[in-house]
Amino acid sequence: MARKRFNDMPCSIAQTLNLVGDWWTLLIIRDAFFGARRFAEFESRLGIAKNILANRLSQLVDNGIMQKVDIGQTGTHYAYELTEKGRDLFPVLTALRQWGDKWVYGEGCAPMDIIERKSGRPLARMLPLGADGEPVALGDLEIRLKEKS
Amino acid sequence: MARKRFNDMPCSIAQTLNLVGDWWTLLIIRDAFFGARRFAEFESRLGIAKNILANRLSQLVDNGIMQKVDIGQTGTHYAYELTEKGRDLFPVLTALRQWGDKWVYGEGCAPMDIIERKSGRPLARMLPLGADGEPVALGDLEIRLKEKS
DNA sequence: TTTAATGGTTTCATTACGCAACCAAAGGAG
DNA sequence: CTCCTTTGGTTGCGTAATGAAACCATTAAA
Repeated sequence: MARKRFNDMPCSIAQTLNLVGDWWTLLIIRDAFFGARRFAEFESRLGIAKNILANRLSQLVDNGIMQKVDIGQTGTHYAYELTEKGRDLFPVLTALRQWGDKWVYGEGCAPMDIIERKSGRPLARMLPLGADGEPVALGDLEIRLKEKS
Repeated sequence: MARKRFNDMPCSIAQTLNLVGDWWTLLIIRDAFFGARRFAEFESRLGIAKNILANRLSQLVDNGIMQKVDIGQTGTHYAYELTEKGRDLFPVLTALRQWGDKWVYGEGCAPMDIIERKSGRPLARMLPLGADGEPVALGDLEIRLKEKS
């Protein structure tokens, strides 16, 4: 049987994972944020097989998360770059990174820091904030399902 | 060949995906946030195969993200619940959900809202903030790798 | 004219996923 | 005590996804 996809689940988390939840996909997007543009660049940075990379990139292009730009004169050189939709995944990557910083490496032991040039300091820990700008407690949340019209 | 895991990559994103990046894993955690506790509960909510669910749950327990609590008298009823390490994934799920709200369903069309009871309003959009509490521009970020000692 | 670089595709082996069937321990019904 | 149900799995088996290596087509450089 085919791997079950999450298309039919009425949930934004499932839908997002359906688009970027495949093995390798978020790491490709990460490297795009870190400056990778060319097929060979993703390949060598990630150590991913070429067929898998080609498949993931074309999926990402199909889904509007990256675009394939012809940067040669005649179609031998391409750049893959994030669209606005793709750049908008930065909070997702930041949340994943901050969790790993804390729970895999431990505070202060992370292998890389992301520094805001303006202040010279790392990004603040990303937390879900309420209307008053304060972090919310899990117990103070209520899930409200929309009725389908 | 076996699926390549991301163990050896010195990157918090890769390490986090190594723990929760498997197909189904983040949806199991999502349902734990939404109140699921029992094996059969996860099974019916997700429509996941029992062997896969058993495998993912034991992985999550092994990694300290969930814990298996005996709630029967003699070991026939168990509850799976998030540890602090697991609850700390809430920002990751929130970021995924907010991206899907915007880019899959479109603003205002998401199938569910998460409301802060205190204010009666949805959570604020989660964005990486700089030291001054303002959202940072991607161009103002600098990646600083730590040298290994 | 040959060689190298880019960006793939193809082939094949191995693993992971999905379904259904089976199972073991405990509790309740009769 | 015996049968049946519930819970929480495990086992087999077929199919899809992944990974490594080989191959390929186009363009450009030597």
